[in-house]
Amino acid sequence: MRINRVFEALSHPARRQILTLLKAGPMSAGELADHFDLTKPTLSVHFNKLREAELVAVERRGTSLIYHLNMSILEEALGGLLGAKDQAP
Amino acid sequence: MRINRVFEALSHPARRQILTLLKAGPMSAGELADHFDLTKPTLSVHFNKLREAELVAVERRGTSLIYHLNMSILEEALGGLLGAKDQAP
DNA sequence: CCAATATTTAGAAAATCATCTAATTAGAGT
DNA sequence: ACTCTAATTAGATGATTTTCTAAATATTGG
Repeated sequence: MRINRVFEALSHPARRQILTLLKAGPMSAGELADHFDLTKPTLSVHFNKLREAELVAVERRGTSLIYHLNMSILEEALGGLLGAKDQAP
Repeated sequence: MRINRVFEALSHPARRQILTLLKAGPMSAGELADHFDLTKPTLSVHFNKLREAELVAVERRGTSLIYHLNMSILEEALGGLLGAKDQAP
C-alpha cells in the first residue's frame, strides 16, 4: 500500500464523497458523476487517483465502468495513522 | 471542525510525520525540525497548516514554541470517514 | 538597552493540481 | 459496418502548493 497516494487521494472533497457514495454499494462512473457539479472528464481524473491509491477497484459491465469501494485500504491507511502510539492494539 | 482543512493537512508526508512524532509527547518547533531535511521556514509553514486544521495546538515556553498533538480532531476526521456506512457506532 | 536564540513572516520560483473543451476509445445493438 | 451511449485520454490554462533565502519578531539574559 502506497500510503502517500492514499492520503493524497483523500485530500480532495470530491474524492472523499465518491468513497462515501460507494459505501452504499458499487456504482457506475456516470451515476457517480450525476452527484457532482463537475464535468465527466474531471470526475474521470478523480476516479483515476482513487484507483491508483487502490481505494477503489473498477469492473466493466457492458459499456459502463462500475466502481467498487476497497474498504480495507481505507482502514489500513487511516487506522495506521490513528493507532500505534507505541504498539498496535 | 473544518474537515477539508484536516484532510488537506494530512496530505503531506512531512505533516503526517510531525503528528506521529507528537504522539510521543509535546515537542518544540526546533526539535521537530531536527527530524527533517527541510529548512525551518518550510517546517514552520507545515506547522501552520496543522494548526489551522487544529490537529496541533501551540504553547510558548520562553523563546520556544511547543507543539501538542490534538488527537481528538484526528479521531473525528478519520473516524468520520471510516465509520458511518449507514449509522454511527 | 543590546545581543543571542528560537521561530516566524515575506517574497519569489518551480512543481503540481484541478478543471475545462475537444477528440478518442470501447462495447452493444441494429 | 454504422450509430449510439459510456467513459476516457489529450492538451491547455489558471490556481494552489512546496520550497527556498532573506528579513522580521519575540523572549530571555547580561
